[in-house]
Amino acid sequence: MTSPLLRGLSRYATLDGDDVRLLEEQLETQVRTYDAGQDFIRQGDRPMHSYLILDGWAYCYKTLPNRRRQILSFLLPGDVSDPNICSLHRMDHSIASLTATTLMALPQTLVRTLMGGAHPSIGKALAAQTLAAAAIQREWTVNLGQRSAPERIGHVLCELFHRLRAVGLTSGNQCFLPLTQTDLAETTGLSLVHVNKRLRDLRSADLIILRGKMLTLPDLRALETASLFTADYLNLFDVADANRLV
Amino acid sequence: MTSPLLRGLSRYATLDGDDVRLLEEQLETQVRTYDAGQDFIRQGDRPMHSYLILDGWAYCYKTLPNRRRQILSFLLPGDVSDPNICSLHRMDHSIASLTATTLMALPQTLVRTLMGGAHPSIGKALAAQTLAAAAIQREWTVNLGQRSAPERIGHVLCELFHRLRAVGLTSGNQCFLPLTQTDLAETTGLSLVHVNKRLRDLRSADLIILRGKMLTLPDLRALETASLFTADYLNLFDVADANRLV
DNA sequence: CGATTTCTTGATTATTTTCAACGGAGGTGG
DNA sequence: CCACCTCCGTTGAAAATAATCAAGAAATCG
Repeated sequence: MTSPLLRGLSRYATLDGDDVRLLEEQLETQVRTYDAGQDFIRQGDRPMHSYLILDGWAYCYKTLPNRRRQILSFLLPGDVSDPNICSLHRMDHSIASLTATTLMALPQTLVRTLMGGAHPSIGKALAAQTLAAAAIQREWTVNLGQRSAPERIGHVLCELFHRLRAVGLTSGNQCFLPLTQTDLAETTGLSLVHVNKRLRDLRSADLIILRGKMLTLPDLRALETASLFTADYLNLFDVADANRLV
Repeated sequence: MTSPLLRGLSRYATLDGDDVRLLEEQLETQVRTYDAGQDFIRQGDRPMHSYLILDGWAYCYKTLPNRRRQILSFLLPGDVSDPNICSLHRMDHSIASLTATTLMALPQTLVRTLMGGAHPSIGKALAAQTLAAAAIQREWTVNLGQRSAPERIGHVLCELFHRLRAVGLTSGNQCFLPLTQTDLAETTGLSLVHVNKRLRDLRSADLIILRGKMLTLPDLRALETASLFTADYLNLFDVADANRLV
């Protein structure tokens, strides 16, 4: 059974019956749904929950005094926002839904219990996700610092495709991509207009097909090469492995 | 007593006699010294230790296939490299000394013990540092994505000054800054030449004085404003607070 | 269908990189 | 002690890249 609930956590550790029962209990009281474009929590707020995304896309972002925004990371189905963040007094960033989203809120106390040793498998899964998120954040630093505009854009698309595939949300060489070009601009640190023009280049080089909200990568390898992308930092199992674990 | 050993960890949790004893025991066998410019561990290696910097500056970096480099973070005296990283099979980045460095290596097994609940204070301190490092990494993402060249450079300088002050390594408005302009370029994602010219601007605006390896900030507030810097993401106590804890 | 958001394009301006060259500081060996 | 070398900082000029401005087309949503 690959329920959306287990998809994320069972990737990184094998959950037993007890673990699953605990999570399903939480499910009853802590499930929330959001429309697209709503903040779960804002920069400056006191964090009380961590969020396990069950369905939909979310993202973390930071706003500067000059009103510019930087998207810091994407949370895909199965991803958890940093569980340790509850130790901070105030959020240094905001978390919001990109599409309509269903999530499970993990109260601070529960997270502490889980990380503290009750249900070690869940704790292990949370720690592993935190580690993976840190590696991604490092790669984004490299992306913004060292890659050219087309490389940056391609890199983001490659990463998202790999991550989506790891949770079974691709079909063949295509996937759903709910990002607007403005979102892509705020992800890559480029202007909207520039993103548009480099996307056009990627299209005419037959590296991507992007129509509506559907992304097709006719030649993933080629896009990876063009974007200086290597998947190793993601620490992902591929689909086959993931299925084996369930 | 503010020994270099305790400086880093006692910032985030109160250590008792037992804790200190454990660390001093480690000290005997696990202290290492490096000349400037040596790798502690390289991208691709299997991580076996976490590193607590006792003296000197270190940094994390990533190298791209095209030989470009991005500096990901600085490790100042008292800082610990990510303790959880030992759970990964391979390093996704390298860690190296920027100056001559003394550090204490924390073996994987010890880290696991500490994070597992023996010596909860040390565990708490390690977790807090990890959290702080993650917040810094996020801010660097913003820095590279959204700030102009002079803002980026100024922001890095402000951050380093604040962090150095928090561990007592500033005197008045000045501090030691062992970075070459090439290092700054690899930190900010700018070309060496451009860094040089924007530094010149910052100098002639009287925002920085940089001679030899000595940095003076005649008006920290002004530099912060010019660089869109706010210290909140650092989650630092200031000097007074830090002393209160010792 | 009307309103709004998103995408697209061209033209202009600004920023940043690259190329090339030179000076000084510090270290090494003859 | 001096010659030489390497690393680091500095500068100017040209080329490339990206941002901004402005406007219109296409898609989406109630």
